[in-house]
Amino acid sequence: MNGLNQFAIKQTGDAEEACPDSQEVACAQCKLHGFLKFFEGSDLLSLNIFLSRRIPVAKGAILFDAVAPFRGIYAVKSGSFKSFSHQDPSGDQILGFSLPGELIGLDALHSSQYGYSTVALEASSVCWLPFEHLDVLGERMAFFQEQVIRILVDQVRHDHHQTLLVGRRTAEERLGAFLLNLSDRYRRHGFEGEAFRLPMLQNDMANYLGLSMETVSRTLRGFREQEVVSIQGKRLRILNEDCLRSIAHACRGGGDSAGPG
Amino acid sequence: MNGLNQFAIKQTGDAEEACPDSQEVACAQCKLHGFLKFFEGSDLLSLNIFLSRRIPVAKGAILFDAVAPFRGIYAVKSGSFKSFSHQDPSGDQILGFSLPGELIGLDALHSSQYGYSTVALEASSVCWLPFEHLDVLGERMAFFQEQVIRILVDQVRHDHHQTLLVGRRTAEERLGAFLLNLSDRYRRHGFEGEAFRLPMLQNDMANYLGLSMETVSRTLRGFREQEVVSIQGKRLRILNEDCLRSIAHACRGGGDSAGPG
DNA sequence: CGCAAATTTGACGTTAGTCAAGGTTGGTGG
DNA sequence: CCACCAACCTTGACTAACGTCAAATTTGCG
Repeated sequence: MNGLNQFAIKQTGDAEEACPDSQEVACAQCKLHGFLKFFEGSDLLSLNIFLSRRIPVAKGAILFDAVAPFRGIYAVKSGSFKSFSHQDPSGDQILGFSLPGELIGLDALHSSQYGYSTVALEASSVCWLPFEHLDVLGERMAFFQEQVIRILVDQVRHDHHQTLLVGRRTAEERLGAFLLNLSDRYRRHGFEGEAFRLPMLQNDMANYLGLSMETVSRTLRGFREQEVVSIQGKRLRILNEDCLRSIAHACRGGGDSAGPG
Repeated sequence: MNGLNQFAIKQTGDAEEACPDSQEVACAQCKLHGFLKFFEGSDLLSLNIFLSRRIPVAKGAILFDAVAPFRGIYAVKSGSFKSFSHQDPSGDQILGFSLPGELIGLDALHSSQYGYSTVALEASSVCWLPFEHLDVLGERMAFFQEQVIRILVDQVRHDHHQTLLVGRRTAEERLGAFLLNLSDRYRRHGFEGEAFRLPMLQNDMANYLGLSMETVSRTLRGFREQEVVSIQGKRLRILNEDCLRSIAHACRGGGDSAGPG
């Protein structure tokens, strides 16, 4: 899986790519970046044809629903999203949250439909890479696929972590690991890891972690009382990361990436 | 060398009769098959060079451990395996079980090490596709990668189900879904779905499902008393699939997952 | 400022984990 | 073929964790 020739990576200080708004992820920090470099260097035109940049999505708006035909993948530019399946008579099940710099929809590849729905948790924006155009890329397909594989492998590993996380752990461990996971993901995409927004409802966290809303509330209170974190509205600050880490797992390495895709 | 019914214990039938002990999967039913067809037609020699067929693995033998360098993927030909990570101070965590026809190690692609260990649950055999040879395949790479992607996407979807399965469900739901999942997987690879072996220990099931061993035991007893299944030794027969299905998805659709890879 | 949504808090019940002991099974060697 | 032993599984009693229900309080948006 190597020895494939590299296209020149254009390192620009494009105004477009700079981050005027600190809530946006820089293009260079986005997971989509790995895909884009294959467009650059030889045919910039195709990049602009294929990639739609910075599409606004209003809070509560549906990016796609479960039965929408697969139209390609999205990268979160700013804001955040939750993805959920609603095949459940007793209510929706949240599959994951997507933060700036992360991809949505990759796991619907080769499917006719996404299979889950994705909604903006706040005013957000995305970049869109429509896949039906990609087969015209011919020779670059292999490079492209290598990227896809790399990210899917990441995803599988993350999901294993998630499975470990949700199975048989106490509320404190789940929530602690969840907060550390968010912290890592923000940091990885160029944001501050110690202080960040919790864009989702406690209800959503509860759903995602397999807990009740009340338990989430009580557990967060516990964290506050132990002065492990401080919370003001939707803003969270990690005051004692070591402690949080030891609560989260008697010792496991921080979780990896994202929601679906 | 297969299916010798060495356990020809002729009891009052039930779970034993239609459930031969250890069978090989037919090549055409194996997930590796999709990969292999790209070798065919032009150069059958390379197939034999690259693919090692039917390597025996003794019960309890380690197929690879977590820090072994990535050497390619395996397909279970006969028998079964469990994969587990042991980064957890509180003990190993089982990531999944692999049945005949399923792949192991695919999610270590592009990694230097497997990252988890895999052990044979019984006398088994595998086919081995060493990946370091694959980059000589040139043009076929794209097709190959497409297969990889297809399976990884599958995997991600299953893992989502698994996460849903383990989070916030009762012991009955988890175990019911687990049994149905095994049934589906056996059936998919050409075996009988109503009667099959449970190759793993109850302890392993418990670990995998995030339950205690005692709860698994009690829950299985419940299933037996409700005449939903019959169990004799390691053989299981589903007596009332509808009932099992309604136990399993007390609220949700969907089964659960395949093993890693 | 007001209302609806979100969160917090308390009381109580249920599920499944833990501890401990007893029973079964299957593999091995005599 | 049988006896034995070490895993493995089963069962019971007890308990901690967490879900549920209900009501009070806070938040935040228009």
